[in-house]
Amino acid sequence: MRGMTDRNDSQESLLALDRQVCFALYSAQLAMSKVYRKLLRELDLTYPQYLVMLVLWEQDGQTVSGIGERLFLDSATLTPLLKRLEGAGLLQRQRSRQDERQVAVVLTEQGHKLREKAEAVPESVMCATQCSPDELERLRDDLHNLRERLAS
Amino acid sequence: MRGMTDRNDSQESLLALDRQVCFALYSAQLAMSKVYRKLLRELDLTYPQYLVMLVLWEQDGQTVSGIGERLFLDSATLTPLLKRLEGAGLLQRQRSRQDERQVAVVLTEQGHKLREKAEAVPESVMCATQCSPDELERLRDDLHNLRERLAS
DNA sequence: GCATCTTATATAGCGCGCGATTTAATCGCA
DNA sequence: TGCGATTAAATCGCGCGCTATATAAGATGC
Repeated sequence: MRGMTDRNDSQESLLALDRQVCFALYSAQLAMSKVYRKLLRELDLTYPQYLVMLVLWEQDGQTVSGIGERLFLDSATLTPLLKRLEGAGLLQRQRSRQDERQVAVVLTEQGHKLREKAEAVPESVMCATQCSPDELERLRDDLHNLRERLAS
Repeated sequence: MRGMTDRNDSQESLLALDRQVCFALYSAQLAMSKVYRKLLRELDLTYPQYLVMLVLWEQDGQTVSGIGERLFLDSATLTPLLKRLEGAGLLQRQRSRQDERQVAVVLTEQGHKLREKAEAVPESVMCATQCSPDELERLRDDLHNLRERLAS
């Protein structure tokens, strides 16, 4: 009966924490956001705010739902976040003329300028992962794949 | 100059959203938690609550910080969560006799019983991922690895 | 024995993420 | 033209996850 404690029994179970992909994903994401929190403090951005800025640096003037489709977030999450970024002077929210339902999100001078500071972030993160670029690309593609399958 | 739009230029940049491992991780985690939300509605658990239950099903009677070490969460997150689980009748929080600073978290009858319902969850999730067990194990190990490196 | 340090938990406040609902603008179609 | 259906944002409420701080119990040193 050696080793037959509750703990060891449970390692065999499908419910064992360390066997769950979900927990591996969850805890890796927590760890990643901790790394970003530290790096982004210098830019006065939160991690989701940084993602929104990435979207806008790619293409300025997108609508709220356009940003949402890119990040898989809805207006309930984005509206308050965008208001905070507007409050910080990084962007402006303006109702579209053609379709008054839509709100275009446009970077300010300051918002564009922040990009320069942000350029340093990806390298710091890659360094923090202690992974090779190849490993990271593979993991990234696996995760994109997983996301797509989970969403279907 | 064909194809030289803002958007295409930015795909080359290190800041391109779709090149970020962080975003792949973030969006996969969002998608995963959506899958769990749906499945866990039947158990009246949130995703983090489910993780806490996994920890307690593995070993009952752990302290708050013991659970926290396992899940990489601290008391600021766990205390309110545990109070909600206590309110739902799944566990009890009791101060330790030996060390009055510690709080032991003990499953109730109902908390133990919920495990039976939970047994069905992992298979549903594996199905939702549309991945082979091998693929999932590899991804899980890669993520554990990443988490460890990020935390160091 | 007592002050000081450390540790375990709890609390307060903020920013997500999201389900549910609301408001307002546009579309479809008779 | 007008009216119901659809769409885009916004709002509300809740549960995390975290920083900072508080409280209280144990450990340590003199």
